[in-house]
Amino acid sequence: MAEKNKTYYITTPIYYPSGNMHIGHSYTTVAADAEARYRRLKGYDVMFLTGTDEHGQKIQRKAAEKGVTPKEYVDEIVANTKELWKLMNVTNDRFIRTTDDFHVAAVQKIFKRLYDQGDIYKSEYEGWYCTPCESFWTETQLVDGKCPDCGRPVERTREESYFFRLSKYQQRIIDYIESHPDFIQPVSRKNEMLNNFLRPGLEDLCVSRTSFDWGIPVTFDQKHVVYVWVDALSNYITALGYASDDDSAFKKYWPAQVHLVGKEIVRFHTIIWPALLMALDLPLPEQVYGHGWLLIDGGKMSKSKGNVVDPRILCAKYGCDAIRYFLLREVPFGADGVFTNEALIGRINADLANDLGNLVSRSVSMQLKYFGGVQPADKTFAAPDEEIRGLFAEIYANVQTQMDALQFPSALTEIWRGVSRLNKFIDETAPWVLAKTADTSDADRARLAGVMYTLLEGIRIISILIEPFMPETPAKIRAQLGIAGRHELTAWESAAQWGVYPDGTAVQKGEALFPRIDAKKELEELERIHQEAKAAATQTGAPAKEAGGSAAPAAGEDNANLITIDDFAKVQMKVAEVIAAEKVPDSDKLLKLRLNVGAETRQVVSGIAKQYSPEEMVGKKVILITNLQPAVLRGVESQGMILAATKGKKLVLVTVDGDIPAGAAIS
RNA sequence: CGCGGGGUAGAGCAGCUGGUAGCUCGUCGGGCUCAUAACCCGGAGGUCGUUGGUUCAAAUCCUUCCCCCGCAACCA
Repeated sequence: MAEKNKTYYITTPIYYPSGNMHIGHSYTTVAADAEARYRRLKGYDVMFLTGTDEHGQKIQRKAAEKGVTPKEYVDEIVANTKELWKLMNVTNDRFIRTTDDFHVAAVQKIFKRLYDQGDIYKSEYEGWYCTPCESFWTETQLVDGKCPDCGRPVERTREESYFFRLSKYQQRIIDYIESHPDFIQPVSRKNEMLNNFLRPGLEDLCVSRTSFDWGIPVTFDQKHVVYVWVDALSNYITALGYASDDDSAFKKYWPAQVHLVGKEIVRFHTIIWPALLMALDLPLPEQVYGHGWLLIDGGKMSKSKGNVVDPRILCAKYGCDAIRYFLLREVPFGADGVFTNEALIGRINADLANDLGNLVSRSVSMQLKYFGGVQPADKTFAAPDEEIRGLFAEIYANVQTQMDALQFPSALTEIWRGVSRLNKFIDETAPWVLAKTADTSDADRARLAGVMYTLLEGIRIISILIEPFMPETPAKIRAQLGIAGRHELTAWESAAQWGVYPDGTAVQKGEALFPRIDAKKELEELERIHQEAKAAATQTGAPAKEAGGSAAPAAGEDNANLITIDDFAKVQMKVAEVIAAEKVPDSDKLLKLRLNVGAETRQVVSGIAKQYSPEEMVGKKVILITNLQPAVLRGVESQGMILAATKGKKLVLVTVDGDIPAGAAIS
């Protein structure tokens, strides 16, 4: 076939190992794995890459907190990550770490080359520097000419930095995106990139840092390390040996067919990465596919919210095929989807236990009961059998169409049309009725044999079509069908053929494919595990990233560790009465509050405008943190912070349970 | 007027190149007994966010307004 030996290069992002991977990372990786498996089954020469992005300030800091070197810190998490992918039957061909020697060397060469050809230039980042805060501020960020964080004086300073001429490639990138409609998928993201970033104009990109040293050193300027853009994005080519002694894999597989990424990093992959490739005079990847997120409680997953789902636990409980199925079935690929334990168990019970597992079970049982398990050659077919034959041909074609477009849920929906049809077929033909007269009527006996044949043949095809998604189940099904190891009956193309299940084959009773789950009991159990994990999280200190991982740094969310009473005493709080409130101009969420704190009054800016109007704020007694560093928000100084409880969109101010004068201390 | 996505049965979604509103779960009733208390059939349940328009015909195209969610700026 045409696909034979064609190469297919698919990647996941390289994940940031500041903590262990969660179900969001599993989602991206399993999706890539399903596609990789599908392409292999179709005869493609597949290269499937995943890995970790290990440099940067955050990891350096994390390691320091733990008292280990950055390398020691990431080594452990990388080991866990590899183990997880193994557990989930992920068949990546390579696993790149940005700390790998060959990657480091290649990045250094790339950086040097871009510098030599003028795409990277040394410049100065000029701004106001606050020495105690180690922070740069722009003119507009300053408050009264002082550091907005600590209020101390700042000095005019220049920080040396290397810049990449991103602006130079702006038009070429726009042209490319417009002339390659499939480059950014789904298309909605394409408009977002064009309108939000490309058309307004690109600025040159700062590609080195001097503020930390856990990174790849710039060879010709040792006080700089390469910043994430060049370091992380280039993994897609360095993993193939680009700029190394052996670049045969690069020559063979580049350009990639798909970079699978979470929607939050589409921007880096469709703007910065193409620009880098253009600078290196390399072809661009065919497609960047930005999938949605798994949401929990209506929000992004994050460990600080205590809602991270551990894929290890789920796999151990329900089997990784079930988890893989759920991830790829439940969430429309490209859009966001909600993850709940209820939905997970619901899917497993309905689709896997009831529909598929039970179908196999009842079919095998009947074949055993009626024919001693051996398929008779003498069989007749009727209209429903023909209909099913046609349906399976249609399903086979549709599954491929969907898989070609990375539409996993649609592909699975197609397959389950077949499962449902077979279940219905059993009811229509009522084999148990035929069985009663099979001994006396040759016609009924042959019809019964035909019915069983249609069932088993349908199940055989299903066992093939689910293979990209569920790597373990097909073998179990085939063992029950008695066709284990029969390549001609289990190869992908054989799913297009109807009627190859050989007469005389003997089925075999097996274990239940997917045991039905006692939903109520399991939900309680999962909740218990969840609570335990939450409690334990304070010790492991493993933060989480948004689903899908990232090739770019993201804001960290650390766990609350236990603090001493002395730590707590550092925070000074007082009761404050709102004496005036108004909206901050041009802001959505900010209210400017004038607070009476007993002896003094304070101005505080608070992000509560969505929940509270200025009028209703006046007269309220709130809790104010009085010794917080002042800050400037939307050009307005805020001298403290008031407390509020939030859950999702809900926000309620914290107040006092009785009458007490403003200025009262809180302890 | 920053950019983008979305508002369809109790929940979660599809339909959106215009032509009797569909799927999954849940619910109610029936059937079957081969099977993992599974499977099959049927019922109830929707003014398709709102306003106006185009059309013989609009969930589907255009328009007004409302609400939600991302991103960005401003959550101290």
